Amino acid sequence: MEVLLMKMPTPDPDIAQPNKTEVGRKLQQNADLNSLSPSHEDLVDGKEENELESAKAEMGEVKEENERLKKMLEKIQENYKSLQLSFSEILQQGATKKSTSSFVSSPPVNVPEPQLVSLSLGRSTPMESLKDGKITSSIKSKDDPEIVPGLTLGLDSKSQLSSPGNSSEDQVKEDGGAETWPPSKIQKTTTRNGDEDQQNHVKRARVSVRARCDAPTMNDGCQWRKYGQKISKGNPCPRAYYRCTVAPGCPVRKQVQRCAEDTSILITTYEGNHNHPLPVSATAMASTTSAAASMLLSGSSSSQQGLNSTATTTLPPQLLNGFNFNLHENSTKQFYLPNSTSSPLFPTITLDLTSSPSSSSKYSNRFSTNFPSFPSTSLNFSSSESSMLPAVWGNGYPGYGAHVPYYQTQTGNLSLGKEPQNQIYESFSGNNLQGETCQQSLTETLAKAITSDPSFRSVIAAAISSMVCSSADQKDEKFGQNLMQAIISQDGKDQPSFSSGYFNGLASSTSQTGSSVPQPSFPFPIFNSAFKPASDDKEHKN
DNA sequence: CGAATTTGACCTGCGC
DNA sequence: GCGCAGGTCAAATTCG
Repeated sequence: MEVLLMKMPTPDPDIAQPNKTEVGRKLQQNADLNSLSPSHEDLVDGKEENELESAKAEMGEVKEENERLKKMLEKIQENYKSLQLSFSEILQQGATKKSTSSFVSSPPVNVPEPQLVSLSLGRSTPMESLKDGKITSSIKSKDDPEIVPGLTLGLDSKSQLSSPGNSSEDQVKEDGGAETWPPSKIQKTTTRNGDEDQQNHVKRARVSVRARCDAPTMNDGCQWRKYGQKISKGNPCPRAYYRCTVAPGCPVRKQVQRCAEDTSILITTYEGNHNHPLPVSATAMASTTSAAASMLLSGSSSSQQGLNSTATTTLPPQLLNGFNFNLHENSTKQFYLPNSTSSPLFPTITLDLTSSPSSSSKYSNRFSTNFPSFPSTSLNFSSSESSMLPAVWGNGYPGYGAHVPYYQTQTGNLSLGKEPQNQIYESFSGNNLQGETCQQSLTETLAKAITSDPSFRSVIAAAISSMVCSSADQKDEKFGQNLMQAIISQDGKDQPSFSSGYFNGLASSTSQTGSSVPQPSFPFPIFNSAFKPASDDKEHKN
């Protein structure tokens, strides 16, 4: 996303013809061929004709490609223009709002260039940009999400209740990869101002993975050390706390708890991002959670109007292509979910990999009924019917793509239907009960649905790669490859973007089991830094 | 014997 | 201010 956005602000006429140089070069080659040909006329007449024809064909292809790129660039330029327009509008509205609002926390707005705003997504975002994005986009995105694609920045939380202020020290301390730990210490040193609260929330976005697992913990390839265990209220099953021990000082932690209703379901909640190279076996899950968290973070916006209640996050239409995801945050206990390992205080995205319709659908339903403001975005890989895909992806509301009012949508359910979910679960559990026919149709269905958005594709691909890598089963692998191939091909057809390389990387990595493979380059800025190929010689106990 | 796990104590935030 | 709950620490214990 960032890559794409980075390119947007510079609608250079030269860039508008990215392939011109290549076309020119090929034309020149053809010209060279023509100029050379007379001297060899007698000898290579037939050969020359063949070459000419092939060159013409090649030129035709290049022209087509160029046309395609032109169209794409036009789209981008249009988006950029609308972004610029809406951003200026947002700035105006934000300024108005700020002057009238009594509780909105915002330091003097350092109005960034539009380009900077476009880049200010995700955790690596400079705080100033985050602040601006948070304040302005939320206001606008609710009114007219169509006009603000890609401008939904930052995470909302209690910041709306806090007082203005800034702490450059903490900013410095918490900026970048130098994450301090433990969070409690951070909390100790930080004051209750909006920036820090927001920063903490941004940093502490969580990814919760629900999966069926008999083992005490899910094997995600990483090395964990248990440092605590608690019985949480409402769930007889103890919650275990783990920290990553791959590298000393790694801030990543995870909580593991069994679902009270279905103890075969293991809820693993990840928090933080690794500050070290990961073992190959760990990158799958890391990329999954990273992608999900990044999606959550980069796509979040805030509701300034909500009074100590929920903040609605709707990913920009550009990002989700009409799929509405709602991230709910709150600061009160009223949204406490007994069975969830996620804290109501922090934005949580849930990857539901469970297969039991009884448990997962019930779970989802509960989100929307008993817990109308549960602070969660749920990627539900579970029991919905495949045919329902579009509807479910649109938060279960018919006519996906329409902007669903925030008060109606409680949970962003991203359902891959029962079949994929089963497949996914089988991958985790090491069983495979699904036939290849099923996989094939699944592949097609998924590919169709996924093509619509690059970021979304990334999340799905990461999840899939996780499943594939987690499994030693060949069928799973084949399934994953099929699926990703479908994605890749669609991707290339529609809009060449960063995800092509990403998926290719994934596809190649999944095709070679056990060997050291190229690490996927994550399309999310916040997770790129530390993810480099690492030796997998440290295998783990989990 | 070193590393990992267990478990009770402690800290912090929040609601009343 | 008090109590509750989530989260973390660190000494004690267990394990390989």
